[in-house]
Amino acid sequence: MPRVSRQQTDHNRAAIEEASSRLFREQGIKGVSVADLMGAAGLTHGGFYGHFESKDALAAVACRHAFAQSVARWEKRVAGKSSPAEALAGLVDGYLSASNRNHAGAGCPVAGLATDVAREPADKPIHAAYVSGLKALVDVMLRTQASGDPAADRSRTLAQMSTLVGAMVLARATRGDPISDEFLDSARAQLLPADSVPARVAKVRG
Amino acid sequence: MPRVSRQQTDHNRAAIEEASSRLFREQGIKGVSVADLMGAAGLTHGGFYGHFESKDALAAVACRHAFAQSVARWEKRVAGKSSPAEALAGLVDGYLSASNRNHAGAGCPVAGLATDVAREPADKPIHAAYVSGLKALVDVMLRTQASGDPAADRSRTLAQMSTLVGAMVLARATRGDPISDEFLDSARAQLLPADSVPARVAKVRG
DNA sequence: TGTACATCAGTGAACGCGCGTTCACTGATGTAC
DNA sequence: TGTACATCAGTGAACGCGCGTTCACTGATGTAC
Repeated sequence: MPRVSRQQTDHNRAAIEEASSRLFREQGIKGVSVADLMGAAGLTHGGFYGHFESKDALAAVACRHAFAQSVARWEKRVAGKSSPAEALAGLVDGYLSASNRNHAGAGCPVAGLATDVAREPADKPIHAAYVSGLKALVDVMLRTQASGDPAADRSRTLAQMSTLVGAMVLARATRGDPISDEFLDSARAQLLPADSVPARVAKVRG
Repeated sequence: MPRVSRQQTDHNRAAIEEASSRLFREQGIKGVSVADLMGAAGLTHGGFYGHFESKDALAAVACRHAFAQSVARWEKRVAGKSSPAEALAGLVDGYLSASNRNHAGAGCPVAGLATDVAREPADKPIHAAYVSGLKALVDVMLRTQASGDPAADRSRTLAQMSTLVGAMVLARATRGDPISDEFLDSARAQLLPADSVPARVAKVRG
């Protein structure tokens, strides 16, 4: 079976990145073993170090991977909206969904990886990947602000990002209790006070 | 050395709870071993199962312990304030401090344990401890609302709690980068828009 | 285009290590008289 | 109050297991002619 075509090699590497991007968000970096990751990619553990230098190195790659997906998703949600307010509504509705809460592996890496990143030693490569990905999402969200005052726009954006992430983190931690949905609904009401959309969209992911 | 007085036994058990309450928030449940916990309490690992049934059982106890401390701290911050707005300012300033960010082990368990709880299987005892502790903090915060409309007060409280927790989680994940302080400052500005206090208090803990 | 062979992606056994948990043992504590 | 002894909190070696990582090996791939 060994020695696989170059195309297959690239495909395998992509599968490892995809699987680890999902599993790290879902179970945490310490919650998944190298053998788990390789198994999820359809391979055995021994070949791992032919693709990556270490589990830590892969964690940074997987983090970048997850953020790239998220940035693309956010871009799509703000694109083509007729006003900044509508763009913000698009982001918020997409983010505060039951689906994003229930599928952390497919959901927002800001919420999914925050605690893991905070607990990793400062010199680990995942730190830079996380901060840079988060800043890219902040930049997208910044476009939904329209106060005219750049400093006020930025401050509002960071506070709104905090509300989104906090609501998601709390909704995930309290899943199964009625207060979980309440966090999502209340954050949405706070972020989109005057909007007319009647209920949360439950299918999209953050 | 073995067979220690009852008083010493109680003291040892309290030391294990205290150490694990701190270390679990700091490093996560999977990030600390039973031997680490016992060592931090000045004991060897073998005696652990004389005090607790399992590491999972201790996690629930440590979670309750951390929330009890936090509720007491929050009570103190809202007590004796002349208005709900001042009480809210007390909570927010106490929470969004660099000290709470830098010392997760002594800080807010809502932020410190959220991801761990979300990733634990639903039947683990820490879930009930977390949800019940969080609700106690929500109840304290509810007293800082004064719209007269109970439903609006509750919704606002949950959204504000989300903002606090999100800002703390993000500030911890981005520690070392200037954006970390920005999250704390922006959340504070959002939660206390009209206040006159010039700068964050940096000494108190959430 | 066909053949010969060097390359190297993936396999699976093995490495040392630390994990959660168990247990025989110890000896000071607490109690019964 | 003093003595004799049963109790049991803490110790440290040991359990099976899974971890991250290494490595000798395999055999299809890709290349040189």
